Amino acid sequence: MEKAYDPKQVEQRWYQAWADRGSFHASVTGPGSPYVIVIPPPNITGSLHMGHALNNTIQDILIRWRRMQGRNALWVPGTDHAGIATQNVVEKQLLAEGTTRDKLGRDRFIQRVWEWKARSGGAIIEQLKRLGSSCDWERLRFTMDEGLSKAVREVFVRLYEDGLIYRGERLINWCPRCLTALSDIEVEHEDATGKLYHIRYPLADDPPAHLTVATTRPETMLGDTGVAVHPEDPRYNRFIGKKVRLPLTRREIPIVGDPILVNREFGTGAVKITPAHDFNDFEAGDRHGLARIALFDQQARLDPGGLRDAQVDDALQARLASTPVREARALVVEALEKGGFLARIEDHAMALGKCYRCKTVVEPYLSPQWFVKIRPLAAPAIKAVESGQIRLIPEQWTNNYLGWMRDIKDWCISRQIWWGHQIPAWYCVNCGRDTGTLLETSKHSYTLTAEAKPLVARHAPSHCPDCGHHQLVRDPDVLDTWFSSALWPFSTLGWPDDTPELKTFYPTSTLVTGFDILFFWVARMIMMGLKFMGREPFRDVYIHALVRDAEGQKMSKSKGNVIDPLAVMDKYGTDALRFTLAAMASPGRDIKLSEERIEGYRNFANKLWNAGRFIVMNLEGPRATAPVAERPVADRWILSRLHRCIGEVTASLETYRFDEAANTLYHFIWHEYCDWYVELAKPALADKASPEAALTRTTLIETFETLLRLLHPFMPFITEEIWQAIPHAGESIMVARYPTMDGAFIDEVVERETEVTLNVIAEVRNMRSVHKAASFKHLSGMVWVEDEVIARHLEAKRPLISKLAGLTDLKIRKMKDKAAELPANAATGSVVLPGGHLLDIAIPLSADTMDIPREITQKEKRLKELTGQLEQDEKKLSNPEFVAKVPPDVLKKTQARHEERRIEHHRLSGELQRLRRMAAGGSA
RNA sequence: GGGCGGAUAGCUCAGCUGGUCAGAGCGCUGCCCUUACAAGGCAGAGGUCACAGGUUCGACCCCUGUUCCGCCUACCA
Repeated sequence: MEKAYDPKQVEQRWYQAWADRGSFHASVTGPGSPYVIVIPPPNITGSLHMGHALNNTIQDILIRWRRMQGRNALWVPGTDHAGIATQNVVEKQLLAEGTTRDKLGRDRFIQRVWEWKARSGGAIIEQLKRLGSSCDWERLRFTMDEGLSKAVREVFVRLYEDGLIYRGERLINWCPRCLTALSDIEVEHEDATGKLYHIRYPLADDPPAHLTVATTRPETMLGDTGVAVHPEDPRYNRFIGKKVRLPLTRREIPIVGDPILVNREFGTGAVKITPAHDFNDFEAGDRHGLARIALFDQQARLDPGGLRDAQVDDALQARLASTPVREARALVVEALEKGGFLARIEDHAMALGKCYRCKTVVEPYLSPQWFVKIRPLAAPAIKAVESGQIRLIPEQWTNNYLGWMRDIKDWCISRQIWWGHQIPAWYCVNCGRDTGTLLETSKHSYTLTAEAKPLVARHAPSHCPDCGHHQLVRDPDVLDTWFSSALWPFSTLGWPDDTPELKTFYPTSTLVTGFDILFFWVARMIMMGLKFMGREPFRDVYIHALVRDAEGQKMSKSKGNVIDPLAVMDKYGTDALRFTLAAMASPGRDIKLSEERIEGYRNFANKLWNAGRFIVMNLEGPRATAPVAERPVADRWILSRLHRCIGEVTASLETYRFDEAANTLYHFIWHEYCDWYVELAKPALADKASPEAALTRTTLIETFETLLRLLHPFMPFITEEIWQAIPHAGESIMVARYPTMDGAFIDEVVERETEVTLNVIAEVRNMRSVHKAASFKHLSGMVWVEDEVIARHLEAKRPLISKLAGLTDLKIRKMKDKAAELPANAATGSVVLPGGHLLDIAIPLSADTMDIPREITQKEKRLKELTGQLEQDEKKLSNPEFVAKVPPDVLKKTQARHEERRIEHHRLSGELQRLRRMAAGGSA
């Protein structure tokens, strides 16, 4: 083995070996109860970022752990077609080639996307493999696969037949750059400082008088079709039923009373109503039967037709036609000011909606779209979480989820793009012409009005059921990408066909995801799973944090603070990255990732590696086994500690506490196994052929092999590499059994005893350090003990203590002889043993070696600390209420602790007196 | 506006149902190339647990309020 661990030459080799052996594959007939995870499918346009790394590390830990436990563990991988994002990527390519998708046409464009996908869409899958993800690659799925597309059509048709999908003209969020509708949650709200414009609207029958309205979007006033005041507002309610003259237009619009829309305290207390450009106004317009005048075109420019409909003053019409909204605002404000309509402008904090894909400001836009009527689907999805059938972990998210679900709005699922699942709805050209719902804009190009009658079917209908005509056109829209991801837990297992996979693996066990897609994805999977499978899609939803940079900033390319997981894996190794992410995955808290932290865990990997080297170097020689009780104390100690560790790690994994599990492993391996056990074992191994060495060798190897298995889900590569180099049973650690805690190995007596040994060693080291005597080789030590049992124990450990504390000689004596035996010049220390017994230590030093002032300082500090603690104890113990009310075991503990402290305090005071006398120049 | 979360060592964070819980890692300081490991060993310094009240025999932990910082959500135009 090399002196330092080199991940590069290890990782790829083992991943390949696992794959070749078929270890990732789960069969429907496999043994063990199924444990199933479906991957949150990454976008095919995506490249592995830290969020993916965290997400997949956690899934892999769970899957490897369950697989090792003997479960039939399946991790279904796949990718998502990401409609808008992917289309954007390919359109950009076309632009570079000097063409556009419109020039190419729909079919050829889609062909191009598939070509792009074939070339570049698999990158992220390869990156997941580098992470060590043990997915069942034979079951790789893509949301646009034939099977999954079939599922999408089936769901669409059935929801339509159940009246849960409808088509209609609504105000929707429109991205003027992507030229498509977005669902409510695809809009990101960003705080912005805008302005509040106060505009005077003259009363139609009393022109000098006016009503002043306040708005943040003055340019939309051209489309106003009413003004609202509160019906109980004495300032204005007498105007209800009258009209105002809409400035800059030739129109008069009514004043209505509306207690819902109007907030009397805000602005002027009067609101303009623009039903075609604002969601609230849309509803208010409905309530009062107001017209809707759409002013903007798809690119959010002022539409000449709209301006005409709005009867805008001719001169202004000419100036505004086809100007983008942003510029139009200035022009409208200018015109208002000129006309004397502008009362004032004030600063105003507001939220601006932006497209989550391209950050363009979205516009409420009136257009015919498809919607899912969501409430009937949400109700069971709410119940499933309320009843605990589905658990969200950490559970804080439950409220979030329920709150959103209870207030859920219909889901706009149509997108005006080409890449995606085209809606399975057709329209009869003949009927459409007759009813005027289908307008031929050019050859083979139609516009469908909101009233067009769709024919929804699983396959293209051959003729119109109403008129029998054969010329049918398909709805050009595609479905929201999340519509297909919502089916992921069952579409990937073969639904709508009745497959063995569905029978065995559905419902899945755990979903691992970030909270940012709780609504986008998780909620919708629950609704669809319950609707179409009649069962929840998963039992547990583990929601992990966001990965941020060391300053807590969200990582983004534009900020340049991205830590690239691939670069990290190159530099520090995959295992180090995985372990870092696991160790930092504290529930409910974002991960602030820093490179130093990863480096620390790279060092941990190296530590493990070198422990492995030590074992390999000590393989030679006989091995003997014996019942635990007959093994050397150090062995019994590490076995006891190991089994506690196994219990803790397993409990942590069961509760999704990856951070706890990782930290427990780190601490145990480094600070118990390596720092202590390996050191304790060394003397025992010194004489290779001795019976003690034979026993120790066995324990050394067995415990190490066990902890490798325990660690494997977190650090799959290095554990496999080392495991293969030491004695083991089986082909691969990946399919070896996960360790289970065996209480028979837990031995509290041995743990306590060993602790005494370790404390004595630590105390001697401390004494050496105080006197800077570390480099003096030939030091002897003396120990005085009160308790006979402890004395015998220490006597047995004498060679070991001497060795680890670096003493050439160690005398163990009775406490009563201490005064007579204490050398004149000696560093001193004591250890308080359980039960209040005391153990004193001295290391004879030469007078010039001793750093008496330093020892005094150190002991004074400890004395002060003790004094404070003693006071606290005494306060408690002298309080009758405390003694009366406290549980007996706590009282006993407090008393015992107090006694120990009292003894130590007494001893320390004596020592200090002696030291002070020495410092003053006298001899002891 | 509503909701959620956070504030603990220089930094990043643990601290589970109140009773050695004041901890870990990194960083820092001192001493060490001790035959697995300098990506290391040994030892050490460092905190009024945001602030103010309250409950309790006892509070980092529970309650109330305050301040600051995140995030989600919302139609105050």
